[in-house]
Amino acid sequence: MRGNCAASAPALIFRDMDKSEIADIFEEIAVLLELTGENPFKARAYTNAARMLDTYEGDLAQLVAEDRLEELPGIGKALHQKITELVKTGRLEYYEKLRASVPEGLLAMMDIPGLGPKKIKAFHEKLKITSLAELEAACQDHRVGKLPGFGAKSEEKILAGITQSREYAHLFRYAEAWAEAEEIREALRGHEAVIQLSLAGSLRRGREIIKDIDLVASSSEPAEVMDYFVSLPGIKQVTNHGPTKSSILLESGLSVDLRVVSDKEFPYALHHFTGSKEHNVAMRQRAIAQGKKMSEWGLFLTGSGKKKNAEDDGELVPCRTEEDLFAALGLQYIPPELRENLGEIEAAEKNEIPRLVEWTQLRGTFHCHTNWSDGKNTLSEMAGEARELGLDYLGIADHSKSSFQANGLNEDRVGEQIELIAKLNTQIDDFHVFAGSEVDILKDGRLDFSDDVLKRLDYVVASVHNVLNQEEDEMTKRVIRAMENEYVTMLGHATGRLLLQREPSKINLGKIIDCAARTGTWIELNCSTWRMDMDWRWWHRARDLGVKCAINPDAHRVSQLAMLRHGVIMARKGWLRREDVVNTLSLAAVKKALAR
DNA sequence: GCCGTTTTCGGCCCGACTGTTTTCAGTCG
Repeated sequence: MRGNCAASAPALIFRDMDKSEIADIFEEIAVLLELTGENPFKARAYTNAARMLDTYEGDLAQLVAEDRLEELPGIGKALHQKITELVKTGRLEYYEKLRASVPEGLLAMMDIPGLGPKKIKAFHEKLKITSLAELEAACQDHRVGKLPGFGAKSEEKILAGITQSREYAHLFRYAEAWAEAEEIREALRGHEAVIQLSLAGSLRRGREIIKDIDLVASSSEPAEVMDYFVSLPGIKQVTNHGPTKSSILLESGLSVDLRVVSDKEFPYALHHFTGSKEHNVAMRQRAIAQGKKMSEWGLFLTGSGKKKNAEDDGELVPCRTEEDLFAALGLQYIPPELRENLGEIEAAEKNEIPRLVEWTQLRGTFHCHTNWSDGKNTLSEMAGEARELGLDYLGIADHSKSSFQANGLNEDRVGEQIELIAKLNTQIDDFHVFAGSEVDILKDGRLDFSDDVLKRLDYVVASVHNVLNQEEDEMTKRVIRAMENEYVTMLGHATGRLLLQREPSKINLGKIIDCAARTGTWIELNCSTWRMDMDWRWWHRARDLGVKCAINPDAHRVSQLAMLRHGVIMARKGWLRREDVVNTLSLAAVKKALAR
């Protein structure tokens, strides 16, 4: 999660310091300690404390007040003192001094793949490098390659990494952007001059990766709304402040555009600023073909359809909503998630926009972790939270033994966990926990457990976690071999993540989908580890072949279960319908589907 | 810097991969 954050470090002075802010500071201290060559275990102590604070559900301020911080795991005398200072004063002298002692550019280097504290330290000490630009120059004139332990390939990789990091520096994941947008919407909704207000742009369309937040509002007093908007808290910079359009840059690095129009213009503006560009082009062409003209200001009857100037606009086709606008062009309503000009206009013309899956249709989830492997919560905590969310069932799929780093379960512990889940199920009658496992797909496509172990489980998620550098052909064969195992229920997220990585895809998804259709394997639509935009047309193919997909949060803590909502958006972008998504099955239907 | 004791200090996740070396250090998951 650090990712982009390292470059834009938090301000040194905080008010109302909360747990996650303290966790962020501890995370950064850990990196800084590594960069200064401190004992790595000291750095790890800060990382561990940060993770603990992130998941701690209690009242931190109260613990501080009662001097009971050391009851928390991973908090000793030193961290007790530091947390207390942060909570009481909103700042930490130790952190400020540490930060001042390390050039900011070194932190930014941590985001370059293949660079860690040791190498960065070497650049700094031996080449006096303090920024990405200096590092780039040093690679170009081969000073880096002359350092012991580095060579021509290192220089190439670093240069590629720098280019990439520049390209992606201002991209945010959907969930991050959405949370920021919610706060601003909340604030704007409270303003009396705002009549209608909506998200627009890529965020409204549910893209995985967001560049900025677009908002559209209607008002008869646009200037008032603008003044209010640019005075909201949390703004780093006002980059634009006009009477109907303003832009702000948030502390997080996200920029937000707000456009205010008259209430009459709202549906046209909303459609226009929702995009995508490709969808809009196709819509305008359609309007022209019908003798109309479409823009952000309205849909007009032009007669010839060739007039370009605003003064030449003909009569406005009145629309109160986006639904009216689509209808005026002879189209069924197209949900924002589908507006990519990937066939949605043709489908809407024939009234064939599928009925997409809704959050309220989800009955349960598979693939969640517990503290048996690398999850943060207990089995019963996870089950409790899933129940709170209104689900009927929860699938537990902790890691298998080969995932050492994740404390994967061996055969004995799997057996113990199956028994524990069976016991838990006897204690609750309106909710069910399925005993599964996220089993590693080994390098050659064999699975981490023998069939004797696999068949004792309710279901099996097969995932690739290591040896990610195989050629496309080899990786595809490896995954297909795993999917052909009769006990494998679904293909897990790590494979999905491969597809989302910045590097070119190393798996033939067409073959994987064909295999899923042939073997009846479900494919997991991952919603917690998005990296880059996915080509959703693959999911059209999956749907056409009758492949079932699973919306799984891959939750490692109770708070991540809500990620299921984002999974619904992903499913919508793939045009998946209720019947395509296994999570919409009732408990009885799941039991039937998993019966062997 | 924390923890668990063996109350004073050693251990703290571990294996694969990469690019460099020719046996290994650093990074990653």
